[in-house]
Amino acid sequence: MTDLNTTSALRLLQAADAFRAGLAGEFSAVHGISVNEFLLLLHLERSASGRLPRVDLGKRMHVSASTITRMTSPMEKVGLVARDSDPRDARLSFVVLTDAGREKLSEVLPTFAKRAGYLFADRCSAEEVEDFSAMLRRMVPEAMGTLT
Amino acid sequence: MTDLNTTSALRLLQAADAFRAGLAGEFSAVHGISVNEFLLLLHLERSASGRLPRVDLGKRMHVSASTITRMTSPMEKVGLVARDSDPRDARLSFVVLTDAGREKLSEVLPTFAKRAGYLFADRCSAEEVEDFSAMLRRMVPEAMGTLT
DNA sequence: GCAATATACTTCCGTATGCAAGTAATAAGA
DNA sequence: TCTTATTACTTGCATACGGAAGTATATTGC
Repeated sequence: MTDLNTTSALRLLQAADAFRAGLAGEFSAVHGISVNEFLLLLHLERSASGRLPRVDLGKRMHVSASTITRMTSPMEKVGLVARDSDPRDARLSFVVLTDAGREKLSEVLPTFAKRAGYLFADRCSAEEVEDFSAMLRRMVPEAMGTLT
Repeated sequence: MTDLNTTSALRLLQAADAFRAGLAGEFSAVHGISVNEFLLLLHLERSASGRLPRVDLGKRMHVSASTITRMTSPMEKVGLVARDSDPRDARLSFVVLTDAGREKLSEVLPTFAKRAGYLFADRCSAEEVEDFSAMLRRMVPEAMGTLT
């Protein structure tokens, strides 16, 4: 009836939504942080220099530039990220991961890992997860900074 | 450094976000519908009787009951869904897929299928997609109506 | 070198969403 | 039966987001 690609893509959306929903609840309750804030910190950590222009962050996270502006504002106040400018191009304003931001990330990552464990545990072998992971890797457009 | 489960879960989120973002743009431009509205129609179509209580829809879509109330309101006005009540339990108000809703779905599904094709084409063999799909299937909690 | 264009960011406004509170109706317990 | 608890839904309020418009800076074309 429905072709394989369609079915697979629907399942991809469903599985990701389910995982994200569970994650959001625990992140909010335990760490006082949203999933998107977590991903923002992670993108910074995984970048070469621990800092990224706002526009790049937006593309990597699939959100608009204005969202980055608003997300970072409270995070700056709390000290998770800082702001840095480029002497060569005064338009750019980098979002920089602070020590407090790295610390926060090190607290949140185990929670993420735990939930990621639940997602695959008792359902998939390590080999299956390897293949699964490799396929997903191919689906994320190169252009946008891969996070993994 | 980072364990396999964590990496895989991160890629799952990234891939789904990327796919959904692309989908949202085309759905909005071509069909004047949001991804969530599409999924709502699809959940109704895939249900046994083409209608679901609002609470069930919310659980299946990982959104709150109030979101269902507000999503369906404009969709009723446009005629994509209708409202039905249960004579046995006056609390329930079903969301019903109308003929216009099925029609709309038949217009939008090919667009979805096309994008799903892009997602896997030239990247994965049919066998790989089969395995991938089966794994995702296992990750979606049984309880919440599987859509596929 | 200067106008025209493009880029990076911010702010404003409309829309979407979750949560808490409120209403209505059913179910459960005495 | 009647009181209490639970369930389904709706509404009000606060938050998060995208898109358009505005500002500042950089780049391109001539």
